[in-house]
Amino acid sequence: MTGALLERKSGVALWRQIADLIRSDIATGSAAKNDRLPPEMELAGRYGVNRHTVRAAIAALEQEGVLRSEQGRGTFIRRRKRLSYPIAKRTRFSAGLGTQAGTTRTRLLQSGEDAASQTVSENLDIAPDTPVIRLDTVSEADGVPVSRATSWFDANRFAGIDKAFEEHASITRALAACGVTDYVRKSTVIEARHASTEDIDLLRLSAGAIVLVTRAVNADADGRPIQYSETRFAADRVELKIETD
Amino acid sequence: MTGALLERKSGVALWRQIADLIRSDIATGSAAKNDRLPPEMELAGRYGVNRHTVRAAIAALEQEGVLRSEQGRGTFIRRRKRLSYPIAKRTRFSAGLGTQAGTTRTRLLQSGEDAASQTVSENLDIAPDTPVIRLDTVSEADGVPVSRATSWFDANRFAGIDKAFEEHASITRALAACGVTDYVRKSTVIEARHASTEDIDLLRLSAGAIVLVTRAVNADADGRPIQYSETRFAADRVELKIETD
DNA sequence: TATATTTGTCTATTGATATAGACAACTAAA
DNA sequence: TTTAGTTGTCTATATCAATAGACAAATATA
Repeated sequence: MTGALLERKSGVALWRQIADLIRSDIATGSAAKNDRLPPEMELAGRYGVNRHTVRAAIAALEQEGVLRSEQGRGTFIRRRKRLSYPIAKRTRFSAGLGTQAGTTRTRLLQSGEDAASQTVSENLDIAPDTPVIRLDTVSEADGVPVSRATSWFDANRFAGIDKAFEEHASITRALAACGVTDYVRKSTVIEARHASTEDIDLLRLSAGAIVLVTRAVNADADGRPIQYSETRFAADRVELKIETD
Repeated sequence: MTGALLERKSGVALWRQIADLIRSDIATGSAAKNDRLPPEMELAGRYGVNRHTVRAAIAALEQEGVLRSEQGRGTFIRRRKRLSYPIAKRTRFSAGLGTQAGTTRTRLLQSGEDAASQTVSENLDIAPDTPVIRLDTVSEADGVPVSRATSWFDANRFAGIDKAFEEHASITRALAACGVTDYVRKSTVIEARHASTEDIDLLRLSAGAIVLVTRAVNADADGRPIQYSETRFAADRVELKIETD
């Protein structure tokens, strides 16, 4: 550990900075050998703040479900490591997480038909304002939301993919039902942002949390774009692993 | 725009949330058609806060060099769009940014010899505690810091690469001087975090800023790992573009 | 059963954050 | 020159954030 001190009057409360540090330490596994957090007094000393400030941080993480305090015993860790989400030629949600999670699920929030925006039409290589089908989904691993995505498909080519998704609860299988037996990741752009209120709601995050945003194009065997999607990952629950071959 | 409202008593001051929103709007280009920000009263209405709160946000961004206020005239944007940093089989800093920046530079902060940690030895595929050379660098585009990296090399195979870097000011050329004429990106893991105080200092960020962290392995023509590096990008200045073929 | 350790609760005080209103200073346009 | 629109500065008040100290309540252990 280096001297990762806190910043005062930065517009971010000390208790939130401490909460973020502890959460991140837990995610990377560098928090504690056992499942127990050091006593409040020791943490207060380590961060150079009052015990009550540490308590505010712990209370926030307790609210999030990351910690659990027991009077007289100590404060204990509930969650553990980040999931590693692979991005490669063949990127699929459930298969990608492999053995890291017991159960994975992608559920549909909403679907609809839009006219393709500038961005969507460019990425799908179709004319602007062409009708496209939009799917808003949330993916969970072991019941914890991991990512939310909006995907667009050419409505001419993939009519009924929304119905297919409702039936199969999987993009891969919905595409298969539309005759696309294989597809590959063509491009992925990644950025990071503070979570929006919608992210916080849907991914069950806390205020000030971070999301990793990917904008990706999948193409069929002929190299034609079939899907453009924008996905927001909870950055404290996943890391993205790029496979470059 | 959806209802991206603010959160009260979240531990993040309203003025900072507003500053982050404005900064991000500027980065994505969705801030204003011209270079002028709406009047303070209008922004206050839009965010549902007092004018003084908006002023605090503007003052912070002025301090950062993102905005410039002129009494009687208005508040103006000193625009800077996000750079798109490509990650592919052949990933090199200067070449990657291409025409997006006028000048690029990577300078050495520090170098030294360590015993390989668990992580480093695993990624370089060498025995733990083998001596490794570490290079701490900061990369700039047009004089603005974009990323900072720590790279490790097997000290047996790459003796003197620290000297070579000092001479050539480029990892690619320093490797060439050590007999590696070509190398490819083997794996890249990406996550996002709040900037540490060291990040804030070296990348000239503001409190609460986000960094994209990549952990990457480069390998030579025979597929042997030659370099492991951890890089921290200023998330408000760059996006990472993954090329999957 | 004592005793030390640890979390929980209370009171009090100070500084940072946010709201409210008024008016000065400056700019651009009528 | 006048006016409307905009940023800059000031005072005042209420709430949140952080510090400080004291003691209660629960747990583990000597």
